[in-house]
Amino acid sequence: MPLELQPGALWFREALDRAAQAALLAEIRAVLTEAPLFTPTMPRSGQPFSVRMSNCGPLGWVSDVAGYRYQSFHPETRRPWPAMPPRLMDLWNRLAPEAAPPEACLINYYAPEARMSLHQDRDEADFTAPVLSVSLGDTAVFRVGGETRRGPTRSIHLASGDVFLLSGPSRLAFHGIDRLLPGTSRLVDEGGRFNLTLRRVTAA
DNA sequence: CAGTTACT
DNA sequence: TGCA
Repeated sequence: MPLELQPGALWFREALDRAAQAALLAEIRAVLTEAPLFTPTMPRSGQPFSVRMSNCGPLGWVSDVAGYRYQSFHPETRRPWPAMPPRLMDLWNRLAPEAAPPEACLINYYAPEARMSLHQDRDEADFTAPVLSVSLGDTAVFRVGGETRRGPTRSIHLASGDVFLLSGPSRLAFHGIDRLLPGTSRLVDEGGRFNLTLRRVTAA
């Protein structure tokens, strides 16, 4: 049973047990050998993000001086993104049974000092499907608010194995990661946190 | 345009 | 927490 922080913002604590987390992380490691983490940059300014990224699935989210977009290939290797692990498709089918299949899984790696400022996920053509995110590794201080940048926000601690869904009236909610709590998980050998974000990109 | 950072 |  999820905790509904606000309409459409669903927190599934410990949705994945330790064994499932380890199995999923191994699959993500395999993806990263084919599609290595890269450092995205901000449009126009070229400022690097503190998180590093990769993707799996037919489409991947990238950001560079030209802007934000989804594309079918890795920006450095120019090769297609690896397939999405079936276990992620299964998770989507369980938690978002009404939605069309996910097309993108963005893999964000947070080193201990990495952060993600408050933003919306709005580069998709269809906002009817939810955004599903899986936390692996160190606990993160996650902030979520409403559809405008100003306005009240709440913050919660997302731990390894937690799943968070932004759906319905919260699909365009502003959200971000204030900081990690280093050393809170031993799942990731090198420390830090992997966040997997599943999205439907094109209209169903 | 922006998932940025700095400062209060 | 909110603003530039």
